[in-house]
Amino acid sequence: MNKNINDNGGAQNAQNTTSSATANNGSNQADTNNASAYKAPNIPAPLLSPYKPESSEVVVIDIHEKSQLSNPDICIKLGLTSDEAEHFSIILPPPNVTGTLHLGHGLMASLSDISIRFERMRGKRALWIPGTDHAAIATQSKVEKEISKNEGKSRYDLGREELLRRVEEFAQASHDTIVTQTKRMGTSLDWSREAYTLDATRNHAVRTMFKKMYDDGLIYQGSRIVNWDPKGQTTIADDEIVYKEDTSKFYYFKYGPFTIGTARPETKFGDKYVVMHPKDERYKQYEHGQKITVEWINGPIEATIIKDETIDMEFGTGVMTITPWHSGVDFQLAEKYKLDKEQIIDQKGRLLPIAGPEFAGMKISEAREKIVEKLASKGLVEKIEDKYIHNIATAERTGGTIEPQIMKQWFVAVNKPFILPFSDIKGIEAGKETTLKQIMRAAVDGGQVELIPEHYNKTYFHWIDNLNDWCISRQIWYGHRIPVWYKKAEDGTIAETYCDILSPKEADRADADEFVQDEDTLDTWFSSGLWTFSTMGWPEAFDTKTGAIQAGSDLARFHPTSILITGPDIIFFWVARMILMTGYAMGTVPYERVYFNGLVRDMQGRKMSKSFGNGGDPVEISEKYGADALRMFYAMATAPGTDTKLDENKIKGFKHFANKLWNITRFILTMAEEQKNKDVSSTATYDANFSAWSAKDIELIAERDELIKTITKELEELRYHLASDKIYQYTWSRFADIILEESKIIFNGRAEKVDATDPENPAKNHTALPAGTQEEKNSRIQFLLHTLRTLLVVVHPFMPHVTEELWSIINTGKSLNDMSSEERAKINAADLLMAHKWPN
RNA sequence: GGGGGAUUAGCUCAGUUGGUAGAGCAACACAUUUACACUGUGAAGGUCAUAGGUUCGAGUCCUAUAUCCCCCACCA
Repeated sequence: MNKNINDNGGAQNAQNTTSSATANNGSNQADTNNASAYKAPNIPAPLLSPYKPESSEVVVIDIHEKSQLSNPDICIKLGLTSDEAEHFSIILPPPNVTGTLHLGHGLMASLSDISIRFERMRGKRALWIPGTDHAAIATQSKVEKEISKNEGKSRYDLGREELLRRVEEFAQASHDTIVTQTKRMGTSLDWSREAYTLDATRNHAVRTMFKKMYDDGLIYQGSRIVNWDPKGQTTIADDEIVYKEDTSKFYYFKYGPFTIGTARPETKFGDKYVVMHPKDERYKQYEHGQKITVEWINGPIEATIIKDETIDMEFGTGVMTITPWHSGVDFQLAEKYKLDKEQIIDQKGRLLPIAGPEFAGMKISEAREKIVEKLASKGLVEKIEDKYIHNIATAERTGGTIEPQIMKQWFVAVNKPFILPFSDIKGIEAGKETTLKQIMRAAVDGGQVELIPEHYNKTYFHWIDNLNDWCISRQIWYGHRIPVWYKKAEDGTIAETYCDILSPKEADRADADEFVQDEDTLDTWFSSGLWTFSTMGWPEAFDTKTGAIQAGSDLARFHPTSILITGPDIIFFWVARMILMTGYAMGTVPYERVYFNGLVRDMQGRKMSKSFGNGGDPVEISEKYGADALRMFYAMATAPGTDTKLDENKIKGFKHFANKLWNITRFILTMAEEQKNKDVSSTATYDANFSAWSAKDIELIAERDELIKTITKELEELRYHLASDKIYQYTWSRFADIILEESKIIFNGRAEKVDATDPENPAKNHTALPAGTQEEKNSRIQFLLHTLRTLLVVVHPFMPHVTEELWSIINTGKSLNDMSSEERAKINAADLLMAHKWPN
């Protein structure tokens, strides 16, 4: 498919550009029409019926794709931009291969495309990279669910290899759907640079990054309390937790001289520390470290008094026992006072032998009441509250109730000092000690990354300040396997831990066979964090010793990216992690501006959810009203950061707007034809060098050019809603309703009209007006032809399809939709409106 | 508990440094071999949530209050 352009155009394209882009595009029409002295207006046939987005859009999309103008290297070859030009680059937030695109994706893609097309038309080296995200847990659990439902099998029944085969099959299908959908929106993405977060290139980047962080001591393995999802059988990160309100019973038990409250009796077997506030008057006779014997579930135990200020004296009795293995807060207390930690519940949610023969092996749900019964029989139950409302932690992806566990996992240390050898980040000095947290803070604090709207700064900083080490290992199979191998000694202990980009086998180690790879995979956001540079040739194009970037590489030419348009829901998951990874890997920022769009909601204000019902498909809407209409809706309906209600009525209105442009074109071409027919000497074809403007038209030109300036400024500042609104208002209310109406009078004059029954009604009455002079007519027809072209150019980033169609019609008299595939193949890429220069 | 956002016409929302209130849709009246009914013209519709304050001047800045939404944290 790349051949077409090169075969037909090749080197010639560049030459054609200059001549055809400037003047005389309409000369063919003029020649044929001048042959007859007078005849009825002859306008291109396609204009005679309303604009049909459903048939034109797919044709334009195809032509745009074949033109390869989305590839900046092709634009350079065509002379539309150069390597000296300023770059403008965006990465598309890679959609998860868990399903299909929803309207939120459509929003991000539309706004990004408006900016990319705008900057490309301004002559910048514009690159927009597409891709998809493997979304580890989300994808695997979706496939597991289906397998369980259809075949009643678990992942362990299938085995690692077979499950991965199934997941990949599913991911491929999703990917293909997503690509089709994305293209249908008219997105000018450079598909030749498409990437996947789990492909070989990205795997190499991930391993390189892991190894580097491992060597710097920033990735470590440690036994810490983590969020264990018993349903998904994996750990998850703190920000993958969703809290849900739950009503349960709340129990008060006698614990020696104290009364303790709990909602989770099943964790209480190992509780041998009782904690209270040092200033609590009620318990002043007890001392920190004092040991007392108390009667408990399975008989008497020795309990130790701990006094700590984190205890809330107001809550319950002001006394609690702790379970360090299964609670984050308790774990921290245990660490602080070096207390024993004992596991009570296993990873499948069953009680361990420590619970005694009576309870061991029991599931949490059944054990709870039995334990309470036993305590009651011993007279240790004081009180039971029935309606205790609290939040329980659940896993975002599987819905499983989080069971905190102490486990050996891999972490990224965010507070550990290390030396960053090179840095462009303000406030982070090269060669000096810093931390990942400081890098994340400095990038935004110094203004190198601008968050739009600005109030997200506060959210961002707050998150960073409270950030703990990032747990990056997952016990699932779909994802980047941790590049660590272990060699076991004869006694079963680990004799050697090997971390490298190449496996022992790939590294040709003689003892390669003795190594076993770590079973775990990486958090999906680890690979997404590298996205801006792993898609541009890192690490090959980057010298990790000197920080030099290989000249001519994408990394040198397009990084940092210019803007990121994404939803605020992934500010921590992704936006922050990219800043962390980019700062660490290259001492720079991933992007200069982040534009957070709001959520797309339905008319009832409900969140559009892909998993439940009201998902909404951008393709469906595009087929009904046109992608142009949907894009215009997205542009116009959203101020940054505020939610958008999807209003089909409005989208319909923008379909009408596309048709309005269609009819404006038809009308102007008709007028031009009429003038030509009436007056042979008239210059009624587009003349780029026309200068005999009438006084009135000089004003109109000034007004129009002022508007273009404003729109340019709005687009530079990413105020899509203001830019689009101004174009819309000018086109419809000013240009069509006022200027075109006035033009009718200039060309033909107006007869007096009197309705005796209703003399006051302006709609029924008007006075006679004379037509303009020949000079005024000549000037006006040129003004209309010039302004029409300008409007098509300016509307193009918003509505690329209808404008490209009209561009073809005004320049060749032919609709792209009506052309044969041979004719379409002959189109010079540089002649497309998409390649046209933005007016300034 | 902490933070952020919102509150403007019947509905959905704009309103960039303070300078006489805007759009789309809906509703109303009218026009009609009209470039376009996927149309045009006109009229109507708002104490800009409430109460104070700063200012010559506040939808816009400040302080409270109310209601709604979101995010973060989470208590045994």
